[in-house]
Amino acid sequence: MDGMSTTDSGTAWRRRAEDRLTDAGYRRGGARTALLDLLDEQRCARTVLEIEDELRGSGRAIGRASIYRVLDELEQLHLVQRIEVGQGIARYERLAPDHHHHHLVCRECGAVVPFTDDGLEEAIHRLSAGAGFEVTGHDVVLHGSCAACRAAAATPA
Amino acid sequence: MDGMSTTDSGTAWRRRAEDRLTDAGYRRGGARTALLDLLDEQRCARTVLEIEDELRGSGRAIGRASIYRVLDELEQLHLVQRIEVGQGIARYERLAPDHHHHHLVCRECGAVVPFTDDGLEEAIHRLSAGAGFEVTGHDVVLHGSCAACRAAAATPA
DNA sequence: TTTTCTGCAAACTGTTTGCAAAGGC
DNA sequence: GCCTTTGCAAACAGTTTGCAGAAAA
Repeated sequence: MDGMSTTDSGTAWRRRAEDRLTDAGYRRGGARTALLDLLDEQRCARTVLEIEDELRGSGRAIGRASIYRVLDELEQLHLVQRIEVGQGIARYERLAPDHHHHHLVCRECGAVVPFTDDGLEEAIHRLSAGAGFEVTGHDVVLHGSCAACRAAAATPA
Repeated sequence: MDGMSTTDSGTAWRRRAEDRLTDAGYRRGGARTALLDLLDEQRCARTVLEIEDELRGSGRAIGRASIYRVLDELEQLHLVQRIEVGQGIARYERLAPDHHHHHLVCRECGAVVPFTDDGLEEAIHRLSAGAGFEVTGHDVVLHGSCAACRAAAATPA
């Protein structure tokens, strides 16, 4: 026997999550597993409501409170990142050391699109050294209009 | 008597706000004036609750709904900026073309401190050009520990 | 068997909205 | 006098919490 059934489906992130949760003394529950599965497949930040709907849609519905609770645990273990792009609604996404990125948010349709930029990271790294703070993390959000919305605006019905 | 008491007290921002509101067809109400006065004196982002308390403290209490409504108008006229530094609580601050800045947020005490950095602005400007978006604005939040909290952590009671 | 996890429902908190009275023009 | 602004209270939405039953170790 082995732990295959739950651990072999995973990417590196999935496996690391499983390990870190176990090390931290957490047990394996249905809600936690369903959430890990979903997060493992997501490309970019989701709101709790979106997560709830997607899980229900795939027949793996779990309680909303569990979603908040598990996401909170995962955030503390640095397995997911909570981001806020405006309107006070939190979004969560997988946190992988090699997939650091930021977000473009469309002011019109609310679309959230990830991007990376080395120059930006360098600038932040440089200024962090000079700040009176001990900087441990950062978020950058660019606001604007996505291609689709600009096209729609330029082509009235 | 004259209009002195409300218009001459102002900085450039205060006057511009007054003008822009008038141009947009808004009238002068007590709540709006009290809020403009307060915003004009603030250095950095405040939450609605903080604003409410400060106004009450100075004997110029106004309804919370009015604070939200006026801040919303001011935001649309680009006179104030709404920022979110985490925990889903919005903060508002005066928006002056020559005072663009970002924020350092202490993970422990929640302190919000403004900073500016030309290298950062340049990096953002450069990458904005290459994004599929038409970028119209940006927010940068650095998280970490402020000097006070680090000192407190290093000096246990 | 013991401890953790989960779902439900209720409580909370920040924000928005409807409406009648007060106030600007 | 007409129309805007204001304050109050109720409505809302996202999030958190308490608790009893289900499930993991």
